[in-house]
Parts: sequence; structure tokens; C-alpha cells
Amino acid sequence: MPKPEVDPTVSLDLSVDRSSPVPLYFQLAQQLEAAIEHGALTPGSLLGNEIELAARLGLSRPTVRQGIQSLVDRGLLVRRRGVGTQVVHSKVRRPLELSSLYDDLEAAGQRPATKVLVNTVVPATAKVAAALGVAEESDVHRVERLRLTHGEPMAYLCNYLPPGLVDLDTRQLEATGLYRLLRAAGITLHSARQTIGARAATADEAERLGEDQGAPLLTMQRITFDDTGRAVELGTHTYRPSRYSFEFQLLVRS
Amino acid sequence: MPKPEVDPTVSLDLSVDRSSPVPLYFQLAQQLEAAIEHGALTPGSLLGNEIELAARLGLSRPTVRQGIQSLVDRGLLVRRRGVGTQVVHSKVRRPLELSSLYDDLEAAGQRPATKVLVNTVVPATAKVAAALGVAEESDVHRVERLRLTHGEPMAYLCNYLPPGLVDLDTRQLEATGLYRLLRAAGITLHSARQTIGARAATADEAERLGEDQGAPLLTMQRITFDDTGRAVELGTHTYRPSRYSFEFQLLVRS
DNA sequence: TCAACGCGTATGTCCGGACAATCGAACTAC
DNA sequence: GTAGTTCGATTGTCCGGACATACGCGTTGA
Repeated sequence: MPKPEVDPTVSLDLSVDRSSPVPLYFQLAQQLEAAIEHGALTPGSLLGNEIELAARLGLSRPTVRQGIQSLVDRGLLVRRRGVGTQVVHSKVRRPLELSSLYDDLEAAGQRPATKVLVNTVVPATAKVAAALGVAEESDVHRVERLRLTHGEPMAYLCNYLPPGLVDLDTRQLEATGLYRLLRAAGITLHSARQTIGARAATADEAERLGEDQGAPLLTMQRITFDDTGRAVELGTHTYRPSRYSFEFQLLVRS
Repeated sequence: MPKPEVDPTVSLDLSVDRSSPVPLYFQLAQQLEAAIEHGALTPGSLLGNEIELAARLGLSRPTVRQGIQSLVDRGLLVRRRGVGTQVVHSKVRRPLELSSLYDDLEAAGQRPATKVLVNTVVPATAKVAAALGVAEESDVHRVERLRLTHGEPMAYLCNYLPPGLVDLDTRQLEATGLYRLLRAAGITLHSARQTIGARAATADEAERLGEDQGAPLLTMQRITFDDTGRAVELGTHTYRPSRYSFEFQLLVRS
């Protein structure tokens, strides 16, 4: 008879600090995530039922459920009625977030450099005005930047922002990403609408990015909204495909 | 004095059916979503506090919160402590889901056509074996398809699947999408890892898609996992950028 | 005039319990 | 041996309440 197929129920030592300002369900979620990351909770292993887990931690079941649910929402755990909660196999880790190119690169340890080519105020064209929800011909910020890694150009970024939102200092733009400036200005980013495509480089684009005319470029257009629904940024970016591609994880909305 | 900036608190007639098998919180969520879609709840309007809403519906506050939370998770509502819950402005609607090209096109009313070029079993190369988590040289399905819209080729799709998962009938593959076949086979899709890039077309690719050699192509690689963590599909797709681009919405994970 | 304070209000967190729905496996009957 | 049934285990849904926390705004004080 072969060895049983059922994954073992793992029992690990969890604890919560009731004097901490961190919510209890969040403490639990953090510890579970750490246990998964660290390997204490192996893929496929069952988590043990919620009732007993709550008793062991001195928490109520709703609190335990809330903690588990947050990890389910992020794809780390799967619940099955009548079976239990188990750790998902494989490298299912960080799902897609709304992030800036700068943060992505920095997270990858690339130390990106930015060169601001243009930082002015211009009258909005019809398309820009429609995207940002402002009047045509009204003033908007226009920022053009070149993003470099290892001294080589990687992307050309053109952004429009409505006026009065944030102070666009060229030095700050070169030291950090646009999203950080927006967040630092008290803007709560909420969502974005993106389009990713490809096309051949024009002469100008080729020149800027160090490619040949007609070379394939990866393009991305994005409108970002804050939590009041205002459009706070319109970006038109072109990337050198040899140096950049979009990687992300998707979760099924169940 | 200008007219007040505060958005009005909208009161609409909601009701739940306790004899329905549909969960109460879900009924509430559906009705709220319908009200938003229909325009009864206008962007920016407050939803009214949860306590009173619960009382009006004869529900408990946790149930009402669960219903509201599901819409918050989908980006339709925003909660503010001390303020209330309000409808998000703008066209922030469907966030990114794990979907198939076929479903996307059909949802857009395109009626896609599929031509199966290859449908065989081949020994797995090192890369395919690593992606699918099977032994090198073991048998895997290989499917090559051409996706057409309006009689014109739009994408070339090459997929590998582990054996024994699903019966890959060529006729079915031409009538529907691969994801539907997987779901119909009882497989619960969970997540996918994607990479989107661009490159110049090779002679073969140009031939297949009706482009010139060296023309820019949009590329997508995807490994799809089911809820047990198994890799169930590896896809390598190339798209004609003049006929297809990736559009989606991102939500900030707060 | 303007800044600091306090209050009301709404959501955030947490509790303890109850019953229903579903899954898997052991058991039973044919 | 096989198919159908029963049953235990576990999550799903729902309730009613309690206190904490943060935001907006009016009031107060300098």
C-alpha cells in the first residue's frame, strides 16, 4: 500500500500581542504568511480547523477567519468546505498591484536612474483633457522622462497631470518615482486603466531610446485615479523590449 | 456662498429574500451594484451608515458589512472612517481577471474563430517540463492555434498541457476556448503568472500572422495554476499589435 | 483672524454563539 | 465488487452586541 496522499495538518506556534496596536487578525495573517514564506507551512499542508485555531490563540472565530481570509484574497491559501484550509503550491506569490516602474525596478534591486527631459505646463489637448477630466486648453503639467538602468536607456515616459495636485520638482522627479510624489502629496491612489501594446519605433523614439527606426517597442498607456475618482495622471510610456517586459500574477475572482 | 460640496446621502429601496438560497450579503451586494450600474447611486454619493442600513433591511451589521466589503474589494465603493461609504467616480469598473482571449473577444462581441494547426502529444523539452512541473521527455499535449477575427489572423497561440487533465478534441478547441474546456473538465483555475513583451517577427511568425518579417509583435507567456497549485497550462502567444492590445484595470491593494 | 480643542458620527475591530451546506470517507446493501 | 447511504468534520452564513479609532466640523480661545 502506498503512503497516504493526504497532506499533514501542520501545527505551529502562533501567538498574538493584545497590547499591540496592530489588529489581531492582521497579526495572525502576518505570522501565517511568514510561516509560509519561511517554509514552516509547506505547500498543500492543511492549516487545522478554525475553531481549534481560535481556541489555541485565544481569539474568536470571526477574527481568525478574517486573518485567513486576507491570505485567501491574496492567493496564498485556499479554503474548501468540509476539508479545511490549505497552503497553495508553487510560486503563487505577489499578485498584480498598481505600482510604478520606479518601485518595480527598485524592488528588483536595479537602482534606476531618471533623467527629466521636460517639466512644463502646457494647454491640454483634446485627448489629454478627456483623459484627465479637465477643460480643453486648460493648463496641465507635462513631464517627459528617460528611465535608465546600468547607464542604458530603458523607457521613455511621458506624463500629464492636472494642475494644483502636486508640486513637480525636477530634482525630486529624478530622485524618486512619480507615484511616490503623488502619495507624499496626500493623494490616495485607487485604480488605473491600462493598455499594453506594441509598435514600431519612430525616428524620434529610436533616437531617444538608442534603438533603430522601425524596431519593436513595448507601449503602455495608463490613466490613474485616486479614491475620489479623479484622474490624477495620464501616462504614455514606451519601453525597449530587450530591457523590459511586464510580469505579473493574476488571481481568479471567485 | 457656493453650493455645498458634500454629496447627498442617497436612500433607495432595498430588500432581501430570506427564503432564497442566495446569501443575504450577496443579495445586498447585487442590488447595490445594480443601483450603481443603473445610476440610482451616483458617483460620490454616500451610502448611509451601516447601522441604519442594517436596521432598514432587517439584517445584522456584519452581514451588511460583508456585502459592502465585496463591492469595496472590486473597487466600486470606498469606505472612509468617520465619513461613510461612497460610490467611486468615473469608469472604474471591472478589474483585471484571469480570463482567456476567447472569452475576452466574445465579451467584446467579436465572435472569434479558431483554427487548430497542431494537436498532438510530444515529449516535454526542459523548459516546458520545468514550467509544468513534469519530468523531462515525458509526454505533454501540444496545441497550436490561430485566432482570427473578421477573417483576419490576430494571434498565434501555442499551448502545452500535462497529460490526463482534459480531453483535447480538435473540434471543441475550434468551437470554444481552452479555459472553458479546462473548467468543464472540473479544473478550478486559481492563478496565472504572465509576462508581456514585444519583439520582431521571425519569418515563420510573419508568415503565419500575415505580417512582414521584422514587424513588431506583442508576446505573452503564461503559466496557469489550478487551486491545488498544479500547473495546468503553459501558453506562448504572439499577437498582431495592430489588431490586439491588453486592456485592464488595476486596483490598489490597501 | 486663526489655530487648538472637543464632540458627534461613521467605520474598524472583536467577541461568542448558532445553524446550514458541503466534502470525504467509512459503511452498508445489493 | 460496486454502488448508494450515512455520518463526522469543516467551512459558510448570520446574528446582536461592545468598544476603539479616525475624520469633519463647530466651538472656543489666543
